[in-house]
Amino acid sequence: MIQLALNDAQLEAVHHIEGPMLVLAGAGSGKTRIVTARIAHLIDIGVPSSEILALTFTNKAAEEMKHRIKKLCDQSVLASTFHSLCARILRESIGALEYRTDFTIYDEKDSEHLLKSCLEMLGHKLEKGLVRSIRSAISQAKNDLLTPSDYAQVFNAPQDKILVEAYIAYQQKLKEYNALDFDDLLFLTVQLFQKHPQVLEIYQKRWSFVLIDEYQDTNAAQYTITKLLTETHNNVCVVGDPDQSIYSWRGANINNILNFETDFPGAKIIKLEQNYRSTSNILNAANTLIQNNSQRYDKKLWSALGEGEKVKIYFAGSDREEAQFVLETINEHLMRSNLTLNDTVIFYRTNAQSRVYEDLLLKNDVPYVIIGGVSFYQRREIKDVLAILRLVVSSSDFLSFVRAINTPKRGFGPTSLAKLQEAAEIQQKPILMLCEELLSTNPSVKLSKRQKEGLYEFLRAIETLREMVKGGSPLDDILIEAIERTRYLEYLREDPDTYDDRKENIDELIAKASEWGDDARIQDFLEELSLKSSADDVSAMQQSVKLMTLHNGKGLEFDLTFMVGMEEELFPHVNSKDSFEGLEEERRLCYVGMTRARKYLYMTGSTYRMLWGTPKIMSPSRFIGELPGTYVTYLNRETSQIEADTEGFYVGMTVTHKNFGTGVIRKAYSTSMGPTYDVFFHDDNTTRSLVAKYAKLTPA
DNA sequence: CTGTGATGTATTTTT
DNA sequence: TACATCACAG
Repeated sequence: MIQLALNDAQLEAVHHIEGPMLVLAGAGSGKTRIVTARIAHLIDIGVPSSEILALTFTNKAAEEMKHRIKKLCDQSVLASTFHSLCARILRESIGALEYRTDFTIYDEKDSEHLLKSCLEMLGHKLEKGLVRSIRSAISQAKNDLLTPSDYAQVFNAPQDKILVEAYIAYQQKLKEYNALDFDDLLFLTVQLFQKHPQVLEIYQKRWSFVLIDEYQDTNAAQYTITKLLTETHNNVCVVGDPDQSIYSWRGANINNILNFETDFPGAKIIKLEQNYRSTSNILNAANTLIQNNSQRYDKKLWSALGEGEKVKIYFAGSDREEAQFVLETINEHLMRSNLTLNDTVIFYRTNAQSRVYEDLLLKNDVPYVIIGGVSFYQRREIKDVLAILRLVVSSSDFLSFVRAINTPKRGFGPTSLAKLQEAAEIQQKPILMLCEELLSTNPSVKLSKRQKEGLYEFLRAIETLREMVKGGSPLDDILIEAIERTRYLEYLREDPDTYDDRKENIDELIAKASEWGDDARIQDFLEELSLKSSADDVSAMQQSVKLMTLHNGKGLEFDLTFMVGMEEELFPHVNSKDSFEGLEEERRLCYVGMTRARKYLYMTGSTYRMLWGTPKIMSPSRFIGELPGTYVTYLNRETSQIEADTEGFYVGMTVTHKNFGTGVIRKAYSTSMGPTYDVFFHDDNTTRSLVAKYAKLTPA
């Protein structure tokens, strides 16, 4: 029997075995513990571990769960995201839907490119945000399980015509290219299950206990998969917290969790309200905030960890100064409290905000790791190389063809490519087969000498790679061959500024490939890479501050937590603050951030910030105003004035200015224009604020 | 028709 | 800042 210290509610959840169960797990209520303990308990009473399926929202969470269960009872269970589970199922069974099992998976960028070309083909003018808005409409449709024809029925106004047309064309192209986008993974799985009950049955039998984490973030497609997978045995346990629902923009439907009781009759409901993470000043502040939301399930989290410190609020004059404050505060804590860099996190609303912190931490030799952000796998050089591999696997993938054929340039511009695409479409041939024929028997598209030569060399490279795959060569060898034969490094060398970085990334990719061992399948490698974000990288565990968006913070906890950029327009974000639902979701996001903190929570902002290249005056986030004085302290700007990077200048120093004469530095600080000094000049007894890089002060 | 360089413009959150 | 689009030269 598993021995763990659990409270009554937790024990009840752990010991529940058959039938549906909903665990409403407030932030920090020991959710992960009970989830893993329950699985361990199931195994303990004799459920074969292979019959247990745990679904999570991120790869990281899945890894974590697997790891914990392994540690707890030395057994492996299938823990995966919905998307990778579906990819797995489809690789086995998509044949029933008349798709091929060697499909490639398109990420968001890929699908945007594809959609763009569809719209061009349809003869639409591409206004600024059009492609993106249509893409998100299509994504929404798929998440809501609407096929193009369903969609046409729901949206039949004249202005929706373009959406329907685009959706149809887009799906057609995906199929032609033998590719699925992220949403297809879910949607096609639903279609597969609904159209082929005998296939569904296989999976219903395979997993007799299903557990879903972060249930508040599931969308209609995920809900349907859950329902279908479990309808025979009804052994479904979902865990979540409506207050932490932060993905509605991606189709998540909070009603899935709110309606669980009616959707799964006889469900057992358990509420976990004791928080084991945060001290009560922090927790109460967060509770007060979230109570301003009208659409919620009331619950009251409490903590037995004592009052602790109040939430600290600080507003700086500029974004750099704000970052300086954060840095100083971190240093202070490292010295004063018994904390390490690993206990420290900096949360921001948008990825773009990370830059200031990167610069500053780098300059001060503070190790940091950015979680999320521009994914390693989305880097251009990585996608370029992977495009070659994709082509090796799937010869219809035109999108990858376009990418690969021009790195390095082989003389195929937009017009030539359009011709190729058209020919492939008319002749119903995979693009690579068409190209092969163009060079021999069937020159249906005219090519220049340069194009012919380039194409020939390219096709031979692909051929060699195919042979290697067939012959069972190790992944890294294939990768290296791909890079050499396409002369990719020479192409990279054309831009010497970025060469070193990119080369390094390529090497890292090769290293990853070699980790996969000798009998790894290239498809599995590609699949894992497309479904992985950089947030999943469990990077070198040296001591480091973590930097991430608030969305990436879900499920984590840190002793020392900073939420930066607490300003209107930034957080709540401009695009959300004008809609009621949008604003409530922003507030939930703020709640998620605050409840990550164990002991120290700092919420900071700046009154002045460079935004999109131009300076902007900011005002404090309304969320700050919603926190009652009992739980927060405002830090005075004067008392925590941070010295700017003075490059040899310091307060009290006598300096000379060529127009104003000599003076004394009264204050040194940083603005968006760089180091700035307030200098008191003796000549006219006047204090002036001077920006270092313009004023050209010299030591007197 | 391609490739390059410049100019302008749009930036939420992620599987 | 980064990216896409555009204009122009080869």
